[in-house]
Amino acid sequence: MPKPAIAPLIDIADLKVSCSKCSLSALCLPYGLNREELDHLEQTLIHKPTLRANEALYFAGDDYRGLCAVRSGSFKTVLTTPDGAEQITGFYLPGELLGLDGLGQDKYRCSAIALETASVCEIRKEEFKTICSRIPNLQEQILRLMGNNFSQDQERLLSMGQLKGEERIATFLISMGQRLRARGFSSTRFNLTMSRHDLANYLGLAVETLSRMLSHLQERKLIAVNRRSIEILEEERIRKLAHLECRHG
Amino acid sequence: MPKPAIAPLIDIADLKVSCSKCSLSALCLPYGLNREELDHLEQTLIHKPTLRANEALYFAGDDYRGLCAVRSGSFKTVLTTPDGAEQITGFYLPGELLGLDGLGQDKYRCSAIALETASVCEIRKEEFKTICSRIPNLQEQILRLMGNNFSQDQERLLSMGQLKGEERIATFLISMGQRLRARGFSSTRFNLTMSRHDLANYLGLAVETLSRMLSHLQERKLIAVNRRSIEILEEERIRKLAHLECRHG
DNA sequence: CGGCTTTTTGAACCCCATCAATATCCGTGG
DNA sequence: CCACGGATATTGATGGGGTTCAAAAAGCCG
Repeated sequence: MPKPAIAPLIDIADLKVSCSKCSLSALCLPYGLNREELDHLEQTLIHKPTLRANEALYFAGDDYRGLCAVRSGSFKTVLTTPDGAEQITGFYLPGELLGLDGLGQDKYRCSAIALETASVCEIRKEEFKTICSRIPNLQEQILRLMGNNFSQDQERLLSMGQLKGEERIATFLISMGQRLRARGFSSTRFNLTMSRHDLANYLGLAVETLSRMLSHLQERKLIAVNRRSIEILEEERIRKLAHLECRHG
Repeated sequence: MPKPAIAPLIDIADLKVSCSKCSLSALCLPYGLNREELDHLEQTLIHKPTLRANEALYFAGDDYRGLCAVRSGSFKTVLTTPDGAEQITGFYLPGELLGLDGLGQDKYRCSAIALETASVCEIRKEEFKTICSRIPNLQEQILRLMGNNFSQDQERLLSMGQLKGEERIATFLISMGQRLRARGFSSTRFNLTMSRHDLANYLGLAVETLSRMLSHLQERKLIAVNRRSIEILEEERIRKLAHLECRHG
C-alpha cells in the first residue's frame, strides 16, 4: 500500500483535552476557573476513548481510579445485590460527575454503563489531591458537583418513599427536562436515551406499570410519547403531579 | 448568696475541642492524621453547643455554613416537598458527616434534627478550603466520608426500588448493627433512637406496616423487639432476608 | 420477509396503605 | 403514689395501586 497522502483519520490534536473550547464549561469542572487554572486542569484531565452503547466505563468492584466528567452521551450507574438483583442508581448527562461511589472504599460500588456513544474526561485519583491544592476554585466546583449529586439522590429517596408511580414519572420528566435545558436543549421535547426497562428499574416500577402509566398520561393529553421520544404538553399539570406546585390545585 | 467555692458547673477546658482524646478518631475526621495535622484540625473545628431531642442543627433553606461531624447522639435529616410531605433521608451516628446537602446550592436542602441529646463539631465553610490545602490527609478523609455517605444513599435506593417491606427492615437492622459495631457497640442488641414514625418514613412504609412486620419477625423468633430495644436473634436469616447472603437459601 | 428485542395491553392476585380502634408508655400534676 | 391525658405503638379489617403472568403488537436488523 502506498503511503497515504491524506491526514490520519484521527487527529491527535482533537484528542487533546480542551476545556476552554468545551461547551460544557458552564456546568462542568471548568466553571469559575481563570485562564491559568484552566490550563492546569487541561493538563491533568485524561480524555478517555469513546465508549459505545452498553460498554462499561467501570465495573462494580473495580479499584477506584478517579472521577469522570461526562463529555458527551449519557450513562447509567447500576448497583447489584449479591443475589443478582439490579438497581439503576442514576442517569448521567454531559457535565455531570461519575465515580463518586468509589471514594468511600477505594472501589467502585456500581457499574457505569454507556447508554449510547459517549465519552468522558477523567481526573485520576493520584492527580486529584495535587490539582485541588493548586486550583482551589476547582475544589469548590467539584464539591458543588458532588453536592448536587448528593441532593439528587436524596430527592430520589423522597420520590421513592412518598410518591405513587405516576407521580414519580412526572418527577422524572420534569427533572430530565430541567437538566436538558441547562445544556441548551428543550425542556419539553426530548428523546430518552434509556430503555423502558432501565427507566422502570430506575423509578422502582415494573416495566408494564411504567408503560401503562405513560399511555395513561398520553390519553389525558398531558404528554405525547412515542417509543423514546417525549413531549411534555401540559407542563403545569405534570409539575403538579410531581408535587412541585402546591397552588391552583 | 455567698460566692461559691466550688468549680463552675461547666469547665471551659471541656468545651475546647480535642480530637486527640475523642473516641471517634478512627471513624471521624482525624482518621489518618498525624500529631501536627491534628493540632491544626482542632484549632479549626468549632464544638457547637449541645442539642436536645427534636432541636435542629440546621433547617432546609438555611444558608450553608459548613459540615458537621456528629460527636455524640444521633440525628435525622428530613427533606420536605412544597406541599408538606416529608421524607427522612438519613440517620446519622457519631463520626458521620452532616451537611453535604448544602454543598450543591450553598443552602441546606434538608433539615437536620437531633433524635436525642447530641453534639457536633463543625468545620465552617470559610475554613474548609484552607484547612484542606494545609492538611491533605484531611481532604482524603473527608472524601472518604462523603463517598460512604453517597454509597449509603445508593444502597437505600436499591432497597427502596427492589425490596419488599420486610426485606427493607432486615436491611436496616443489619446496617444499623454494622454501624454500631464500628463504634464499639453490639451489632445485635441495641436501642433505636428514632420513633416508629421516623423509621417507617425512612423505610418508605406506613407506621402500621412497620409495626406489623416487626411483630411478625418477632413471632418467627428472628428478632426480639420491645418498643425501641432491638435484639437480632437469627442474624443469618435476617441477612438472608436482606438479600445479603445468597447461599444456604 | 423472518427472527429478535422492545413495548404495549389484558387479567388475576398480592402487598401494603388506609381507616378505625385498642393498648402501652410517659410525663405531669394532683 | 396514683390518676390522668397525650403521644406512641400495636392490632384488625378493607380496598387499591402495582406486580406478576401471559400474550399480542410494534419496531429493529439482517
